Amino acid sequence: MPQERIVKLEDIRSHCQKCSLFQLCMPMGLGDGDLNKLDKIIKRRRPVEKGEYLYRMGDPFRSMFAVRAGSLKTFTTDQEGQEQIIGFHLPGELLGLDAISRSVHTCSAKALETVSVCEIPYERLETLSREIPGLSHHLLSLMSDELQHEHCHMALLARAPVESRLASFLVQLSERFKDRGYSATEFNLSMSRNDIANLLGMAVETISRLFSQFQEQRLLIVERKHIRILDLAQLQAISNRCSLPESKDEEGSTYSAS
Amino acid sequence: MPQERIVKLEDIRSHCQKCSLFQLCMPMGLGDGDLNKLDKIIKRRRPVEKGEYLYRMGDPFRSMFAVRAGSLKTFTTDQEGQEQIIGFHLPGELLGLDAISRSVHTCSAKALETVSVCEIPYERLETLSREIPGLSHHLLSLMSDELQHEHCHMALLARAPVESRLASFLVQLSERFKDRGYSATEFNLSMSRNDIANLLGMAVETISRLFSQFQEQRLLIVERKHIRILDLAQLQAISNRCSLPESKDEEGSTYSAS
DNA sequence: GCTATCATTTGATCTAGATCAAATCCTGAT
DNA sequence: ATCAGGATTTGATCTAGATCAAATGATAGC
Repeated sequence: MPQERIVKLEDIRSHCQKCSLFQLCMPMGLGDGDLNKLDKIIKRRRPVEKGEYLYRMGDPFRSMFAVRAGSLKTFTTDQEGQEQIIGFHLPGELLGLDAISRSVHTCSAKALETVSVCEIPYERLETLSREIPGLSHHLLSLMSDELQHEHCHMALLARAPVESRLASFLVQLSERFKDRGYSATEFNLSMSRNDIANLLGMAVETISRLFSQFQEQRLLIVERKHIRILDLAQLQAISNRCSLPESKDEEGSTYSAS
Repeated sequence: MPQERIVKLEDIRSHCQKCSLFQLCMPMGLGDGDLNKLDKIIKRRRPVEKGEYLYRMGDPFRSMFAVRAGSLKTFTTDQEGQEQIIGFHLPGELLGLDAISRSVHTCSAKALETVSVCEIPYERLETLSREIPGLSHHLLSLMSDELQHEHCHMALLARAPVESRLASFLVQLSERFKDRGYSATEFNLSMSRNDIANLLGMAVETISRLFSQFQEQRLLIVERKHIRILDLAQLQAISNRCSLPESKDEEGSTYSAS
């Protein structure tokens, strides 16, 4: 949708304009003026080191963040201190939107490796969205994507056998890397086996056994954190993850106009 | 937050203004003028009968819906036709927001009993949100709540033993009924045991056994669809569901300003 | 470079909860 | 009211995946 936009080198170009991730975090048809406005409210910060928190559950919500490089995990912590991982976040992804309604972060975000982020003060983003039509639709759209993704994840946790869960996880990662211009078949896992197990609701030992099993089946080659996928199609078949519609008629009438 | 608003009976009052659920679906500080604008875009429709679909996965997304009476379930269907229930929806709740990003519904909504809904055409809502400041924040806030709720549900599916899952489900229902002005301790389940089992990722038989068990433990009395909770506190203790923070410091430094 | 510590793997066992089976109970349609 | 088909319950069994245990491999701090 972003129509062609030719800008001379001499022009003062905003960081956002030059950012290769821009298509991922703000893929709207923004004019240069709008881009500059957006750029102006964004704060750049020193990198977050591995193991540091970007924010913690309970912190007041002031900003959203866009990942520029590196990766993070978000997770909640229950009263016993048990972690539940919500997701991993790669470059080009936004995080923090779940905190809007309570103006308090409801999960923590911790760097899995050194991470560089853009901070976007939410209040200013809201103000800006009055000037830039489409911005608030875009935010809604992002959240809607997140909801959809979580619906899939819920289905996975509720029904899928362990092989499907891990396969699904790998296929999704592969797709995300591909979207970001990296290899879809060869990448490094920045998270521990423990984190993967936690996300997928299973034991670490099971993750380990599955990696071995997949390797024996020649679906992939795994060496420590490094993954090389040999048979993506087969992994997809195993993952059998919740797919989008193919409107079929069965029992049950659909409601029609009043 | 809604400041006192005195309106003479003679005034032409919009449906929304008279709606007892208004505080639930649009709890913003709207003036009468705004309320009327909102009311004007809302379509009222004939009730959706039990078993009918309000919309199906794959249908084009045009509207959101607010439940006025009755209840629905939303669910996805995978390639094998397996249902995964996403949630149940009670009066005062909005549904359909997850479809924004793809402009296609990604789950189906089916009436569990005769349901009355308000239809809110999304396009007009977007237009309206340019006139009513706070409206789009409100939408974001609703979605953010939904995300939070799903995070809890994910934690439940990934880690909690079956008793906690059912207890948590009942406690949540109880709270929702209470919020709507119904009894928190006595209500009817509009969904089947099968649906509950599906939502909680377990077998119907297990649900049935747990209801019996809870009854033996004098936590509740169950008779068919009718539930009377005797010991809500104990159920809460069992559910041990994901709670909000109580910012404690442990290992791991928090990122601070750049 | 050398440990202590943590992450990962592999093997053996155990169990929560699924599945299978069957009786009973409801509901809605005739 | 009657009956068929579904929903719910209860009991018996089975199993996927957890848990326990122990070896091995990687890493960070000194």
